[in-house]
Amino acid sequence: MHKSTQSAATRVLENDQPVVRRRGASPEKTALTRQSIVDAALAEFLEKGFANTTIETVAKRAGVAKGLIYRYFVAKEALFSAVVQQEIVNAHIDVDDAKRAPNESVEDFLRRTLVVSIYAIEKKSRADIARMVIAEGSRFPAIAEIYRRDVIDPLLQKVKRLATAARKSGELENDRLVKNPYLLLAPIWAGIVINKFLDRAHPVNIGELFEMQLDAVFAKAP
Amino acid sequence: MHKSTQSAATRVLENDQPVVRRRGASPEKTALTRQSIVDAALAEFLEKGFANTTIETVAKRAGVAKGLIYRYFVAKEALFSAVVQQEIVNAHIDVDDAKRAPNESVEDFLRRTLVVSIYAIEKKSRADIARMVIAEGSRFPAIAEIYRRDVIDPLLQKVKRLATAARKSGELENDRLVKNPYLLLAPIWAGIVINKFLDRAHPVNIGELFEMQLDAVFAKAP
Amino acid sequence: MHKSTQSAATRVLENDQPVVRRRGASPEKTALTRQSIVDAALAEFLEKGFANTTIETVAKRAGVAKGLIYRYFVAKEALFSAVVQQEIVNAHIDVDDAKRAPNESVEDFLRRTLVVSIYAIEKKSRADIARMVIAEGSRFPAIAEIYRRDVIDPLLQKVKRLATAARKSGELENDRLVKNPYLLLAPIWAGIVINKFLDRAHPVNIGELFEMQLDAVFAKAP
Amino acid sequence: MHKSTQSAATRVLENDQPVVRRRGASPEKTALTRQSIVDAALAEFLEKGFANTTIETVAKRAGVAKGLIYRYFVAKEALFSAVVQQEIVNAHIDVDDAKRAPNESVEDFLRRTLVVSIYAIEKKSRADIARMVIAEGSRFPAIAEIYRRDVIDPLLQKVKRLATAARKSGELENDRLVKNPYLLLAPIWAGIVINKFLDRAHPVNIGELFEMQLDAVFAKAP
DNA sequence: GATGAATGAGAGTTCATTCAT
DNA sequence: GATGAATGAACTCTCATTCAT
Repeated sequence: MHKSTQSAATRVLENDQPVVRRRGASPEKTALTRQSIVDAALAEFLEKGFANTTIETVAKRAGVAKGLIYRYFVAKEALFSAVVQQEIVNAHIDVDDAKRAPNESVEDFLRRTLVVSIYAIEKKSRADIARMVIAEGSRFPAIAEIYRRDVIDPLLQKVKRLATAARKSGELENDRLVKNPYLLLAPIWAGIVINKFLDRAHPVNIGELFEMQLDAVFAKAP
Repeated sequence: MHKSTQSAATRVLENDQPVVRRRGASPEKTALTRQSIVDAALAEFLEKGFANTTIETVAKRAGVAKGLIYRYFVAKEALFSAVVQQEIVNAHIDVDDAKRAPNESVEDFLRRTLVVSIYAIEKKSRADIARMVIAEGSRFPAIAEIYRRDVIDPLLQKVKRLATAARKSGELENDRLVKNPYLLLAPIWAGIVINKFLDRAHPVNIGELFEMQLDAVFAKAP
Repeated sequence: MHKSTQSAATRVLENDQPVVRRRGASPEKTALTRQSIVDAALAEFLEKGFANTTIETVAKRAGVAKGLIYRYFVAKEALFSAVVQQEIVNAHIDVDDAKRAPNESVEDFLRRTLVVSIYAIEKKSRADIARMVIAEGSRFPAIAEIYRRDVIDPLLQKVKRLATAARKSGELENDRLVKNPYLLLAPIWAGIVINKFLDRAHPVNIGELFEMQLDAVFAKAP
Repeated sequence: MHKSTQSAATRVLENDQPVVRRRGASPEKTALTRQSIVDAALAEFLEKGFANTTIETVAKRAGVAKGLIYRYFVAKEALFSAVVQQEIVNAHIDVDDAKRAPNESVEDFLRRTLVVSIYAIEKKSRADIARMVIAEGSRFPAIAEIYRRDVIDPLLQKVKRLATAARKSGELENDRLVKNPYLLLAPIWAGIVINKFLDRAHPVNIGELFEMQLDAVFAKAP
């Protein structure tokens, strides 16, 4: 029942200057207000899901009048989409083959980049966004689509490219990962689901699980 | 105006005996009515999710009056819980070590049982129930808990036992699976999430993915 | 500011039996409730027009909960349409040539029927309905259309037929009325407009005006 | 996103001088701005009626900020009244007995003046203003009153004066028109109502109808 | 004067739940 | 047990009006 911890009316800017919102125009203020709304909405949507979030609560949390939200977003759906789309950028998991060092093995490269990313995945946003997309995706196909396009597909492509390289260099002894890059990534989605929906009390360590997967997939002959 | 194709008043039981509901009490009729409601509710919840399902629609689909639902379930939440709990039993995936043949390897046993189960996982209910639990789980912790207790935990235990046996017999060269049975099961959850929420247009073949996982986890030295 | 003079909860039936509405089904009660709503809505719409009438006020006036109105009418528009359509039947002005006595002149027939009708036109509903159709017609084309089809057109046709007969019998000395039956009816619309919209303080006597029109149109050579 | 085709900032006056609105006060600019608002409001009110017109749309159409409208008009109602009152002057229908030629009959004079006016009545504003007054008059008694005072009454008086003259000269054979000048004018209101509200698809030719009325009222003995 | 972001009081509509029959 | 009319709280969305800039 704890409500609005920090209202937009006294938001703190990056320079730590508290800013009191007043009437009257000003581009910065507009941006600020919009951000207050999106922040508040993100928090509410994460806490309660789409259907159980009310515009009134979002407004209160943002320190803003109910009607104002409709100046920025035509409808609750639009607000939701905007929130998720804005956050999706934070969900990127980066493993660009181009950044691999000349003599570095694919496995080493993945350990150096992806594993690190994944250990950090539950530090706030990334997993939460995934959770939100998963929970509301079937009622917001557009959002699921964006998530797929901006997060999943790029990751799949990169894994595929790395797998191809590893196969060529002999690092991989079979084509499994080239054919189905999800093989490597499955523990990520599985982990998110387990931890966020199914067994919050006994969470899986996603990073650890992923390393095991890496071990198994890149299993060297002894 | 009547939408329901099959009203509770003339439901057909499994033994193909059409049953006409009559006035007056009777234990069988009560059970029958209850079942109509649960069936209808399950269908609605699967189609539209909890928030977007109305009691009125459920009643109509069950061929029953709105008020009657409240004789069986105190509230919409209770109906939802009851529905999911009842269905969770169908979500069982069975791989009991006891059924393994004397000389059968664990890997062979898993291929014979689990893989088959998993190929069938998307044939109706199982994956759908998982989807429902995932989608509404954070708002119905009790349900998530039941799912964990009745579906996930038993499966984890069985995999653990099998892994232990495989380790002992030398079939497995390391302790990974013993320590973290999710390693084997990750593709199942990942697959459900991908197929049901994130990329319905390009579904993963969960069975295939799972077989690859089995290959990787039980990788034999060449 | 005078509100709800007679609530539906204590409506008086034709047999003067006050009826208290209670929960629970019953066809008569349903019809009664529906009528309460329509009556209340008619009154409100007449008093304030469509846009300024609120569902809440209608409900209060009908002695009914706001939400109940939506069981009977999908939307405010539907309520309005239903109200007007129901009332339009009362707007009929009957002058059927078939009822003219064998030797009766058209003019005498009109004096005997139409003039009487018109003197009564402002006794409650007829003129009020016309006023409502006029005031809201441009935003509810469907209603204007119904009014035209059910009230105006039939009247025009009947006048035309009578005019034709009068022309044939020599009662009319020219084709004006045959060609344009509105010539006879103009004072009706004009009168309604004047009295209801433009000059409520000094109303025209529509019946008298109409008689003069009859005199002028059927002017006998002296 | 800008809808307005011609913003107030560059309005073209009647003398075809484009005028650029600048910062700072100036009587002409004020008048100009006011006019932009009134023009825009008139158009909007005509298109959508009072209730469905928003200040925001008017502002946009006038090329002016929403708040500025409140510098000129205290409230939406005031704007509406001002608009209609200003336009009412255009609704005048002129037939001044003083302009009648010495030997000209009243009927001829009316044909020469009023009939011409009336044929022009549907060319834009006049009928539209009447329509607006009719549609909103019951909610804006002040406006209806002004319309009566400035448009209807003068016209009635002039007709009465002409009728009296015609009676005196023997041109009229009875007192009908003297007693009730609406007799002559009825087709105008009737026509407007028919054409604007009731049967837009099959409009009456108001001028023609009026001429017939003139024929009937001034019917000469053959 | 001019701007348009911000306000906030409703309005229409939905729906879980109740209860007289 | 069974019915579905009735309730009323809650929700989304609109818009006249205000006011800091």
